[in-house]
Amino acid sequence: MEQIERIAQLYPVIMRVMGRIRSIVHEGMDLTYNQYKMLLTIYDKGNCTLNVLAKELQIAMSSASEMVDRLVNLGFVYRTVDEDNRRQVMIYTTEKGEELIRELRRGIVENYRTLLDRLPPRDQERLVVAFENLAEILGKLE
Amino acid sequence: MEQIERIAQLYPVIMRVMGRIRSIVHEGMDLTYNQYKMLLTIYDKGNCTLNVLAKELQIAMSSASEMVDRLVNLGFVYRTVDEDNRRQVMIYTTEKGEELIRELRRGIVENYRTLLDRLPPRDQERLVVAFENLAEILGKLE
DNA sequence: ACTAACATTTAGTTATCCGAACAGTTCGGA
DNA sequence: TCCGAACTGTTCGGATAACTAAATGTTAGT
Repeated sequence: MEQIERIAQLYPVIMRVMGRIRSIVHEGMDLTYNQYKMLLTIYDKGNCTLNVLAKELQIAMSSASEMVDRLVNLGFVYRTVDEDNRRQVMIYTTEKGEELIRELRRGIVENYRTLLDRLPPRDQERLVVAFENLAEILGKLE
Repeated sequence: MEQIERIAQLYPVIMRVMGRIRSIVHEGMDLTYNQYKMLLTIYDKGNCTLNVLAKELQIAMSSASEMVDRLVNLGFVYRTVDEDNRRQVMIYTTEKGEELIRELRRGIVENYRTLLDRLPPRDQERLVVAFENLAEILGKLE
């Protein structure tokens, strides 16, 4: 069978299960998934402008601005005007935001543990390897 | 490193890229992702009650009912009362709904092709294999 | 001064969610 | 046989996140 068809056949399965994983892993998190993604993006980039954020998350700048508002109100990020280019606004995570990320990551790890525990040991290792391969290959697409 | 930590490290990468894939693959689709998921679920199950649908999609029954309304209005599914248990409503895809699914699948395959084309040939095969492994293992979690 | 870039705000729309109240159906037991 | 409890689904009220488009303000570069 052609590669494409093989993937296309798997697509519904993977999407369904990834969704399931996402909901298990994010259980008990009080940020929406999008908010979490945005917070993580800001954290990973160290600092970023609204423009970069909007492009990265593939949303309109006005939407990004709104979402940042929400995170600011929650106290997880803050804005400052970039003094080098005063049109730009730099967005950073606050200490509280970084603490949240660490906390959520601990929770995610816990949830992964319950997920992994439901698999026979052989498959546990296979799953990790499959994830590693996937992450490596998909990383090339970015 | 412990397995869990290896996965947790990969998690943001995979989530980011899966999101990217999802947006590429679903490009030009006029159903929302949730609507597509619901339509696909109805199609895959052949027939299903609202209750089953709500559990499958992990949403409240009232939400599911609303979403079904939308799909009904679009002409992609229809309801009938189950004569064996008149409390239940059975939901089916219409011919139009199935045609849409086939059409979307063709589009998805096309989009996958453009995605795959961006990888060197060696990685193309690796990606498919990784997906196949993932689908098999994750299938056991359902 | 003009234009482009960056961000914000506003207004209006849509999808989605939930809980609670309601209505019809089924089924077991008095 | 009839009643009440449990089940299934719908509807309503209310909330939120997210989107676009358009208008506005501010800054930078030429």
